[in-house]
Amino acid sequence: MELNKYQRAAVLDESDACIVNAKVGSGKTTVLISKVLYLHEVKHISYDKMIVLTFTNKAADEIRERLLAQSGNCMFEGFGTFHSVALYLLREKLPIEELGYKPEFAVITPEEEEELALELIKEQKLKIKYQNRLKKRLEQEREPYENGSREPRYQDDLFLLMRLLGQEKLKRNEFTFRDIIRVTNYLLKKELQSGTGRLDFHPEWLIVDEVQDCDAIQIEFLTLLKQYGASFFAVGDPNQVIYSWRGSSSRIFYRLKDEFHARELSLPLNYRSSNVILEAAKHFQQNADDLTGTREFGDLIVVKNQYNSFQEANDLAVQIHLLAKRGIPYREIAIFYRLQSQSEQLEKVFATEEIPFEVSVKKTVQDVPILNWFLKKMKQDCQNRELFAGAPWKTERAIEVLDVSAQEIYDFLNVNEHLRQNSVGYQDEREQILAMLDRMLRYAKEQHLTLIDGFRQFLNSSALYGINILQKEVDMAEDSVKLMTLHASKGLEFSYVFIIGVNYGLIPLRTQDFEEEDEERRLFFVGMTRAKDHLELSYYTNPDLPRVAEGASRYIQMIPQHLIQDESRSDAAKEFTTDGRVDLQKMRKEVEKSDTMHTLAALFGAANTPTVGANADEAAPRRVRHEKYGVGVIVGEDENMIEAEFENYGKKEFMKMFSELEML
DNA sequence: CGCATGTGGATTTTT
DNA sequence: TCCACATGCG
Repeated sequence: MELNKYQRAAVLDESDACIVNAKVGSGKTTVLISKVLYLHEVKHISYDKMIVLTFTNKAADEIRERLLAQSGNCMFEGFGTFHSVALYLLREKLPIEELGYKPEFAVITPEEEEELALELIKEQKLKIKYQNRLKKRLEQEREPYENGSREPRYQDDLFLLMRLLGQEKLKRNEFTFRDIIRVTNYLLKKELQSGTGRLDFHPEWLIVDEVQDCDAIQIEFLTLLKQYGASFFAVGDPNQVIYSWRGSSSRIFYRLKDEFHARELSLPLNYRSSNVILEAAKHFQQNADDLTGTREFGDLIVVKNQYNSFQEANDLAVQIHLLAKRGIPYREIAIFYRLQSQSEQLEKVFATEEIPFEVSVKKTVQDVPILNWFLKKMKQDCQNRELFAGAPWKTERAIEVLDVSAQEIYDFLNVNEHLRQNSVGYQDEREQILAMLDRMLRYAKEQHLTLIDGFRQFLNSSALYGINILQKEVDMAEDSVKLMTLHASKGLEFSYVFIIGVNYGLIPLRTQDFEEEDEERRLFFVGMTRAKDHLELSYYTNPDLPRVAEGASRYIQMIPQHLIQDESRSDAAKEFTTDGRVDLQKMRKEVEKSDTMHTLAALFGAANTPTVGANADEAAPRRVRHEKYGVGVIVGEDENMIEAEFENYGKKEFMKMFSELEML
């Protein structure tokens, strides 16, 4: 992609604080990366004077990968999620001993904190209401407690519990996710006020992704970092706030702009969706402003009425078979819904229909009981510095113990003693623990740490990351249909998007107040704008979920009629329907024996197929050489950027001003 | 303790 | 709307 004038303005902006209102699909990440490169290459800001903050690990990984592709290895002062950067400051920069913490602290998950709280309740005989929702109460009432509220929501000992919990965590040398940032803020503030300047910490640039998702303490963190002398550059979209139920707010974007006296720039050009989709989506924006399409008009949005979720799943199966026949890769098809439970019906039908699919459900190590137990045990054990004293291997330095195996550590720690060796699952459990130990060992080696420090750091960062050792993440490159909630769809794009269950009670969900209703609208906006070429919305006449009203949601009425192609049932399905059931066998046979394209044209009308890899430039290719990627061919160019394709690395973009390419 | 009555939450999920 | 839990009364 090449930088347009808005993107360029953001990259070249000179203000001390700048906040970029990046609309959906406007190249937000490209701008962020270009900004980092620009600061480094042109403004000669050293990477170790920059802090790059993201909200999720996924975003951090994507940015890291793209940066690496353009600039090789760069060492930032801080890079990653808010939590991992704060963790780094606690570990390397801040005097946590002054508060009574020890350097070998551990990070605990909300589940572990809840467990600790339950122990305290029992021990101290506290009266706590709604103990079945304790985790949620601890999360939701923490902020009022910290801000000095007198009384908890219900008349009980919750605030006393929080105080005791605080003492206990300090005693045990443990941090919750929230504590990581709160304690960091506290110490940063204290150092600033003391004015001693003894902290070895002088960030010059603070670069923030998805800034609209910050909660109150994350904003405080940013404010403090800025007070250490950093200039501020943030990108975000107030129309994509879909996590306000846990602390962010659609106003945060503008609040930050005010507080930092930041210059607001806008990236209005959407490169992703057809104009039909974009026009429709605009009606769900909070502040109808300058979101502008760059593509053709495109296919009308299909609105379809289904009897219930079973019929819908069958109809989708038919459509997907047809799309596959037409050569559309499965990976370009996605189905979004409001509730996790809605995937069940689809999974059943797709499995029998042999449609390759992946369901995006977040599973962590906590879903594997044995690993959950083992990691918790290791977290406790690793607080003891002498854990590996008397070990048979010669030295503790991991870099020198390449010959220490996971098995040796397993034996030394006597893990077998804790397992039921006669149980059916024993072999499996042993192997899982060995695999985990192996991974921890590798981590210690890579980080050049001693065994115990390596293990401890691995455990802390894995509390933040989750560990995806056993079940692979949903792989976007995998050629399968993706099923996910509207929330999970944020940041992704597909050629064909089906949003199902557009009934009142699901989309939008029944809400308490206007704020929540606004969020439902933003959520639908996020879902629609994932679609590049084709968007289909369906609703039930006879919904099988409780609290869901029959008939089209008013969100469907909010879309202008001229953008909609209304179909009571798809023609495709109708032709092969007998007694209300779709005969998929018959349909498949028909499609196979007939001239595919002809049949499909009849069924779908002359839909436009997305062009894949069509290269406009047929002239003799210009060749370039790059230090790392070797010889490649120029495939795109404007006054600032140049795009080249390399045999083993694919397409890469470069800023011309850095002249990394040698023309051949 | 059993029963009637009252209240509030359900869903999405990153670190 | 329905369900689980809290509270109050006999």
